[in-house]
Amino acid sequence: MMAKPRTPLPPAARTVTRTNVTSIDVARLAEVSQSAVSRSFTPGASVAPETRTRVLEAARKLGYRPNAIASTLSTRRSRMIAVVLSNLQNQFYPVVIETLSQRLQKDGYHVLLFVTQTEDADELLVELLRYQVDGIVMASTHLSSGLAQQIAEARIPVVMFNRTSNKGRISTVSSDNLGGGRAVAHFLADGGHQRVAYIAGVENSSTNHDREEGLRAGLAERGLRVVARAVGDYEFERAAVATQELFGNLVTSRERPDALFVASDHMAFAAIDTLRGALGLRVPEDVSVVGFDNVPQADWGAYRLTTVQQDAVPMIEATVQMLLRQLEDDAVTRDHVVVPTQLVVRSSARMPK
Amino acid sequence: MMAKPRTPLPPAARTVTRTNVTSIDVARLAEVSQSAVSRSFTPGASVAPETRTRVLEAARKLGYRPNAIASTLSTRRSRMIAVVLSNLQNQFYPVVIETLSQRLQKDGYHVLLFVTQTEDADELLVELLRYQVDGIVMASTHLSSGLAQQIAEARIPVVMFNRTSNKGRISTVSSDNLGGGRAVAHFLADGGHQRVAYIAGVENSSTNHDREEGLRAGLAERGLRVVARAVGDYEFERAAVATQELFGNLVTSRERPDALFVASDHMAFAAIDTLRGALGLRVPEDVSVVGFDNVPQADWGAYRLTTVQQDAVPMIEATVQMLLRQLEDDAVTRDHVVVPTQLVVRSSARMPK
DNA sequence: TTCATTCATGCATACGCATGCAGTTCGAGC
DNA sequence: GCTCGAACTGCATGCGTATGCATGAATGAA
Repeated sequence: MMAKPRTPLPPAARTVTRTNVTSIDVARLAEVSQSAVSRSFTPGASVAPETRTRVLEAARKLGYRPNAIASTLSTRRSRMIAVVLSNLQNQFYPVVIETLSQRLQKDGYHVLLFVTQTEDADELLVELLRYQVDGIVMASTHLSSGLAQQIAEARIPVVMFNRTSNKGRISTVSSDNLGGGRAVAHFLADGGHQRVAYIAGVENSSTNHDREEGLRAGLAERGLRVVARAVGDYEFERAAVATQELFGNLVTSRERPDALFVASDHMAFAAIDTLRGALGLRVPEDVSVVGFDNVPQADWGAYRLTTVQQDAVPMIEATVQMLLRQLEDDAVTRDHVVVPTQLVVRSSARMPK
Repeated sequence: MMAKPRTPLPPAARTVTRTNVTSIDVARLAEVSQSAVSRSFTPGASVAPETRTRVLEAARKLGYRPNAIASTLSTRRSRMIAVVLSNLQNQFYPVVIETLSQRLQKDGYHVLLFVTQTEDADELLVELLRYQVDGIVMASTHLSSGLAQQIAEARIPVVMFNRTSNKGRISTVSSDNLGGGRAVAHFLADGGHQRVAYIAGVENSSTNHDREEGLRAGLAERGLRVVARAVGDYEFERAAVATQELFGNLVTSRERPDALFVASDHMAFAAIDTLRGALGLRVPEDVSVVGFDNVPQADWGAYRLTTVQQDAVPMIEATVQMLLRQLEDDAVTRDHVVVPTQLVVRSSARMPK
């Protein structure tokens, strides 16, 4: 069968009429081989300058653009990075997408985006892997250790962004949530607050865990503790409900918390609205509110939110560096970068004297 | 050369060690041909049920996932949709990304994301085209007619989302900006406002043009006109400056506008902050403010912004339908969908009696 | 002038999947 | 028992680019 030579069949007449100019067409026009065309588009390849010129000229005439898919198949590099995220309502993430996307574009990479509602992204990822992405950024999303294992075996670099679970097996980039929480604790204690309450994000998320731990530790250092706690799951509506839970029955009580640390700015806005609106309390005169993230809205006049800055730019730079290094070395490593946080004092919380 | 048979060279020993399971591996294990494997993963293909079962079992054992890139090369369908957008600061767009991405995922498509600062996306698009995307969504981004032509020739469906320039050659989905502007005009006129000012978005954008036209037309119908105008370019900071320009010298003057229509909510927040803060005016008692978009923040307690709802969900549904239809028919058509808008009355503007 | 190098080029093939075509099997219908 | 068609299956090839290898040309060294 194999040996039996037969006249090659003509290519199947496809109905698809997308007229794609290929490197062969360019080669024909430039009177060179297809290889020469390919090399002309590969930086550093061995081509005579005049050949390259001729090829580029022919390419221009024909409107030729190298087919990235074919190139991927051949090189096993797609120059696509998968970005998985949930929770775009939180304004921190649009900033992340924007910055990350532009940063990767600068290095010739493109973003294949996945948005998920659920925290568990396993199913999505399996789909993503089919696209031969060169790397993966998981932003506030969970990854089962089973799949993490699989990805590691496939030698695809992964970075968990703003999430440090699976810390053992996967690279992570996060901000200093612990330090941030502690700074808030000290700030509130120094401001003379006695009754600090906390609204948590998603319970099993590392960001929530660390922020809360930092708060507790910092308060303990000043002889204080968290007097009340409710869960907001990083969502606006739930944070409003949580605020009601914490303050609803205590508006006129001496037991009412005099400070509220909220695990994200996004939730803090809901808390402030609820305090001022339904509960009729003043911020910061009756209750001090401190958030976390420093999203653009924290600076808006109506809130002027005191918060912990989580600086997206260095976080993203670290993420990209991590990915690129691994891509260049063709080696998968594990790293953990923690970007410093900083308290940004505005006017939603009473200040220390 | 072609005819001269030589012992086939062994495949080049690549250093890349990504162990990719291929359909051939699966075929070997299942003791069928590679074709059978391919067909087992193609819905509707001709395979015996038991063959398919055996193949799927083998695939499961090996952890096989069809390579989407190879499949793309073969079928000329990538199942990727390019989404180009700028201006993620405006909270309308995160909502769009989230909804659009999930909607496309539902139909097995994936989003290749491009974020651009500039309005002109030509360069980016050329890059995108290399990835053989099946369709393109341009969200608030401009496309030169030259490139539009090229894309049309390549028979790639394009939808301009929330932008209606190039209307002749390209499909568009937008909301009824004209009607929205007019509704605002009537609402303000009915509320007894006499001096209406306007803060414009990007001057040459169709959204700005239509919203302003609607406003002017609506006011004219009530014997009014726009008494002052400044440009905010759809940006927060510039809108704050624009507000200063409009009101700065007139705070105590009778000439001061008593109503302000702002071309986007995002800018309206800046306007309200500036009015209340630096200018010491009350909203809505001194000045009524109306926005456009109805982003989530418009409902926040501190603003309670009266605005025009631009409903992302039907807009996206229309966009996706348009794309999918064209993909199925393998034909490029031109359509223009205008989704109705609706005034959402909150409390940033004085109400008609 | 001659030979060793370097540089440029083309040939052939691989990358992994989809699919037209031809061949095989099997059952229904007569 | 025979014919015919439907249902499967495998073979061979194409999709467009990248690249190892061999060859040829040009350059420099001795």
